[in-house]
Amino acid sequence: MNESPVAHDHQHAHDAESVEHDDDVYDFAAIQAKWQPVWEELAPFRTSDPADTRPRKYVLDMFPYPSGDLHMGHAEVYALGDVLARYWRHQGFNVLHPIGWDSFGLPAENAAIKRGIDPRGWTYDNIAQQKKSMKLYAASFDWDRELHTSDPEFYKWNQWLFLQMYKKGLAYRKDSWVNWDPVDQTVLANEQVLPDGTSDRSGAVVVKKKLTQWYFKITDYADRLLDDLNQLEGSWPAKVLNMQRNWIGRSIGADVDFAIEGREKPVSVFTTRPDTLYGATFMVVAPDADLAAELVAGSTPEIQERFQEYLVHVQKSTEMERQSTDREKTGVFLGRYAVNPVNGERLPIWAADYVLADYGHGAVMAVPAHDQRDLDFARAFDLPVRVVVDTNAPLTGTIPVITEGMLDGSEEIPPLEPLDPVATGTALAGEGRLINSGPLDGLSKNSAIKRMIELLEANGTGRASKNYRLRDWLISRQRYWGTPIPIIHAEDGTEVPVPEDQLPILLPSSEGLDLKPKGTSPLGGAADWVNVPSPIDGTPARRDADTMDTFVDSSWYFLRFLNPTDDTQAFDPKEADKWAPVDQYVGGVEHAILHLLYARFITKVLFDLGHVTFTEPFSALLNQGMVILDGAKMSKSKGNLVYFTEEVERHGVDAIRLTMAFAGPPEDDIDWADVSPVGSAKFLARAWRVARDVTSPPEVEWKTGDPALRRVTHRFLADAPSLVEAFKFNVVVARLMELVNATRKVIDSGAGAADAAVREAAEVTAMALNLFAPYTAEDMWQRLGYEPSVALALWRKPDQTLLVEESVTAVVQVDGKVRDRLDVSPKISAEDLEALARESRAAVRSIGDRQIVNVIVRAPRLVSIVTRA
RNA sequence: GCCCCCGUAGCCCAAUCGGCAGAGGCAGACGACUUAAAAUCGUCCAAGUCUGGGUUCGAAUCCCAGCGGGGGCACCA
Repeated sequence: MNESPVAHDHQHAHDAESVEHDDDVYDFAAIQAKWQPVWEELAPFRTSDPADTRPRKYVLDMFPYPSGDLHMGHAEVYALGDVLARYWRHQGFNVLHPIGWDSFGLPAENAAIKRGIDPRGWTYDNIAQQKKSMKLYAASFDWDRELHTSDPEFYKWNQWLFLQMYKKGLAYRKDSWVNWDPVDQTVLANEQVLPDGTSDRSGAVVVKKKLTQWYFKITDYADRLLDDLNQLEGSWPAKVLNMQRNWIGRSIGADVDFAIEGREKPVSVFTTRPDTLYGATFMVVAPDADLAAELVAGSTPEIQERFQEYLVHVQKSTEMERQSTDREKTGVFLGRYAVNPVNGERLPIWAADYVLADYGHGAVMAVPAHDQRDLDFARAFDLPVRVVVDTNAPLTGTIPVITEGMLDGSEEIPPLEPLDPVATGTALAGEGRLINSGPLDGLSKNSAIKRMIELLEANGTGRASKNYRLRDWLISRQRYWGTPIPIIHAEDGTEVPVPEDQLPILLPSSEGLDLKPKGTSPLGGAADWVNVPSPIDGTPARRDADTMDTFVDSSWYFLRFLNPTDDTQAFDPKEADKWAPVDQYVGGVEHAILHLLYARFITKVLFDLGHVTFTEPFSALLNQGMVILDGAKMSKSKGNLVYFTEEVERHGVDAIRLTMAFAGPPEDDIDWADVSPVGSAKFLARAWRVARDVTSPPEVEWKTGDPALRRVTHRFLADAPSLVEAFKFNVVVARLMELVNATRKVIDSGAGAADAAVREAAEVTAMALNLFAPYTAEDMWQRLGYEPSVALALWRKPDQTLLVEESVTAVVQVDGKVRDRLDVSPKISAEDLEALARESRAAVRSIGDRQIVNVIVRAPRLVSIVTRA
């Protein structure tokens, strides 16, 4: 990065100052060095005093993963989270604002493998570095509650949580096709596979592999996870609610049972369009589903061979290829037939990879006339297509618009769309009226869906049903640096949960273990650790060698902050009643689905188990955008990284924090090329000089001060709280700049530095600046004659009499155009204002000889006169 | 393909309920201070709100269509 001229100059000023010890010059480095130890001693952000009677607020910033030193993303989240934590303290709340380390996970293990070191050492070294940076950055954390998810004191309770879920059937093992990362040699959750089919960690193309893995049954909670989003409306960003809704992806429809010739049990399929059942012309099953293998086994050897070839072909194709939308349809006929329950028709059964094994029942009824995918398949294999919904039929009684030209024959009446999907290649997916459908004929799509479900239910061949895009949460990881799963496998294959009094199961030392990815967990190589007697009968048994996804840690860590050292329980329900749920959560939008969905799920599980009394973990959410550079995401490979340490050294902590707050709405990305830490530093110096210049004593009567400046100060006091609560931090900063400018003006060219209003303004500036620039604010506070800490000062009440403006400008509009401006009393009546406006010479002139037909008066701001010629 | 968000000075961004388009900053120009420069202080500067319709006394704001940008989901039946 280029050396900025101002930073250079500042360096200059700093050098000069260190020689002359000139404390009349703003020097961020000196101020930081001065206050950090004072705060360390004072610990103003402790929350553990049981006698504290202030109302409580829980403000939580997403905890960092210690992969190195802090980066610019951290600088943003902890700056913005701290604005809110500090704000609520000024409002008289006892604010719980804890911090910890999300310290289990793959990067530590990969770094350890690369360098031949211990993941534990690497992790805790990084934590030490981040902690040092975090303390310099002056986020107002209660350090007494610091936690590390990689400490046994923490992960013991992951194991406890797992056991509670296991008991309830919410943790289970199944053999299934999973996402496999061939580089990291581990399975991944669906949520960790990027839209392009690559791993969000290694970037490798994810492949499918059939493995027995542990799952959390999040799908049992799909409805609640979806429906409870309504409660969060207005408190969470609409974008995140929308993303979670898309991710859960509820589809409403019906299960339909099809008898299979030569098979005892029928096969169920899920459909959102049971109304089109009369249009079903074939059935398709997923080639990798057990059902396909079973059906083809009853077929001819020739068909079996073709199917095997196809299956191999399908499994070779990568996730990325499979997901490309405009692929040619492929498939094989299985030589078997299903029977349509409504009309007894024989439907040939095909296997094709456009049907997914793990959605619905892994089989679909194909209605090519009304489903694009089925139509593409039918056209590729020349299968029959039957139209059962007339999408040209008028539904609402409205008829097509006929223009005059059509009536006199000079224009042609547009013909109706032909109902021929085979010819057009486009399925008729829209609204319409049912045809060729026996008892459904004439019904609209929606009525037909209802009617068909009733018919199926009456016949016992189907029922209303729902399906979700969401899959169960795969939590097993074949890696070392994570929470061991508290299950022991007996020789006969039974799963034995580890008794709770034997927790925690400590992670063995990595010494002597081969951490290199090899497809099975490195823990399997720790013979002493893995081989244990069965807790039931003492026979030889083996520990489960997999570790848990680290998203398990972060799904409940907000509760552990309530009593992080308690070794008798995961969290104290009494403390949870006091503090939880989190009142304000702050973090990056990249966690909109993963972490936030998991935490919501686990909270509901804990509620059902009776451990908490709430069902949503985070009452309000602020999702800040990313810090980018020149329009692009920062990354090592692109070489466009901005380094936290460099920026802080160059501009100072306060300038960086202020820049984050001032850049724009917090949800927007901050392009570091568009913002000016130099400008922020200039403003801070300017604010600081105001405090330096104040000459009146603290006892001075504010009332005696310059009324114009006092009005600016009190307007700020009145407006800033709602702005902060609406997350409009950039506007608050702008308003502070305005206040400082107004104060400077009074000092230099008005009443002067001794004016009481100058002191009042300076004190308010110091207090409000504490939200964004705590070092500068504290130094100003001291210069103004107060003891630390300004962070504990209460927000002053605005003087209502100063908020009333002496006069306002009323606008006079004539036919929508502004014609005059009048200075009027803010209390002027509508009648008086209208009279003034009618007398306005400019208004009279522009009305001319036209007639006034209407006058709208919005006292005291506006009069709108409407005329007619 | 489905869903969501956003287009305001050269740039980043403001504009409670539909009521004077501008709060703040960056960049730029000029001036004061200085032997000079930096810092500092001051003054100035620009858009009529992406385009086209509509509703309204009045639209950046609401509605419709389009253009441009961004995001989520996606062979999910």
